[in-house]
Amino acid sequence: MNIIVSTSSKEPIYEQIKLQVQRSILSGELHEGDPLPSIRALAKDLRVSVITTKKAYEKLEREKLITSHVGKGSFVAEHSDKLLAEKRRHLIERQLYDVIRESRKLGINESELQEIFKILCQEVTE
Amino acid sequence: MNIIVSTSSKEPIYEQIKLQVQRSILSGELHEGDPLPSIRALAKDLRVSVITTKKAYEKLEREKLITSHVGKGSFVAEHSDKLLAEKRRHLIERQLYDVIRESRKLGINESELQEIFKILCQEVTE
Amino acid sequence: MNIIVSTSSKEPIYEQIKLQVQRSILSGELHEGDPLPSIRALAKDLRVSVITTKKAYEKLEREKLITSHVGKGSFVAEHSDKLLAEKRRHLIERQLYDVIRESRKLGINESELQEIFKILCQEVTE
Amino acid sequence: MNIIVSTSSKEPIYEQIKLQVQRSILSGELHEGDPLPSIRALAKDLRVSVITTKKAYEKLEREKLITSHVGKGSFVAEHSDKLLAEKRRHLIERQLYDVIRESRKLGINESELQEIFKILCQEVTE
DNA sequence: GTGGTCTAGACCACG
DNA sequence: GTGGTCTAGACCACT
Repeated sequence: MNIIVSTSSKEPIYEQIKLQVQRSILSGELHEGDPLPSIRALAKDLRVSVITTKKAYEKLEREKLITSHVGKGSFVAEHSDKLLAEKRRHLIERQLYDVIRESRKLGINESELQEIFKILCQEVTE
Repeated sequence: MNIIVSTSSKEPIYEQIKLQVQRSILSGELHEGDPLPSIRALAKDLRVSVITTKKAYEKLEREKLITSHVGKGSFVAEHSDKLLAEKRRHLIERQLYDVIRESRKLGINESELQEIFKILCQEVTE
Repeated sequence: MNIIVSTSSKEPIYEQIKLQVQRSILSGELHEGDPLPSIRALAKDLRVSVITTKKAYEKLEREKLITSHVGKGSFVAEHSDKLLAEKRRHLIERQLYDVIRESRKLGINESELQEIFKILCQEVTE
Repeated sequence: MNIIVSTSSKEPIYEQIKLQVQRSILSGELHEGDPLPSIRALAKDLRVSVITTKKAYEKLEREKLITSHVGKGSFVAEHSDKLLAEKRRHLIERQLYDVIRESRKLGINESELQEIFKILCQEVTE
């Protein structure tokens, strides 16, 4: 798992970390029980404060994606593949829904939106 | 043009106002030269600080969507329909692009994404 | 609302604060929309770090008991009286359940437990 | 005596062990002089560190519930049945007292609390 | 003024 | 070693 943070981004650093770890878990790159880097090691690695990495891990723990144990470290939480797939889908559905609604509000008709979608899908795939 | 702001939203109030005015212009609801509510009247109407509405209008002016003249008020800026259509499209393209990339990162394959897209388009249309 | 914290307690300070604010809300002492002391003012008042009061407020916000807005402050969240009563009851049910189960595990029979309960109820009421 | 520990619990493992041994003694399941599993055997059995089981036994020894002799092992300490009964009762009284006080602070009246108590007693008994 | 983020240290409990 | 709590500052965005 490679984590990259940008201090110039408007997005909080802890949020950037959280999102990237979440992605690695949801995509299946990380598996149940896999150890995560310690908050201190990660902080050192990313050159950010320990509190920042801790905050990211706290958020992940609240969402039941990881578990942390004093004296042992942090690990990918138990989960069923089905649950993971649901979470993945939910995440994208919500984002996609917002874009579609916004396009409607802007007066973009359905066929134009579908055209844009097709073109972008190809671009990303290439 | 109806503007609604939520103080409980995590989005800054001035950003909420800015987005809704921008939408009304890009969608064609407002036309070139149409007068906008005065900064003070809008602030009173929305029960927010004058500073907040001022900030929203300043942002809109910087993006050349509106023009403000002391003593006269604010108006929808001149623009060609073509330019407007481009702006609309760019806005959506960028958002849609981000969602598609995110779905790839999560390991959602293209056919599943297209399925989600179809379903959501119907939902929104209904 | 009077908040008292003990630095010598084993309970984290932020948890002590959180519990006392929660109590004031659940008991009806504080009402919907009532302003809470700012995290800075409370920190100064209790002579603890701003981060400590912030953490307490964050927890309360996550449990939808309060809402915080940048530039405005923190307030008791909207809630129905019914919901509040449910939360109160839930809180006590859970604690009481644990005690009753523990007493069973220790081999205390039901009549003895009921006797203890009666006596303690009187004590507390007096 | 069956001991079960959960690494995901927020309660320290040594505390979990201590509580369960204590329970077995206070409930009368274990008698004066009964041998306890050795620190090492228990550690192996529970798959925890020897340091952890040692800490649990040390706590129990400090509370005079067990005695340890180098080279011989650990045993349930001498005690009168009367003393045991008192300890049991004190333990529960204290916990129950806290719950009753908390319910008062939340504004739950005595009759509601008694109703909750009755219902829960039945649930646990079933 | 407010809350939100972040830093660079510290001490503690757990294993 | 680990994570959990806490401090005493800082800067920023919002109102």
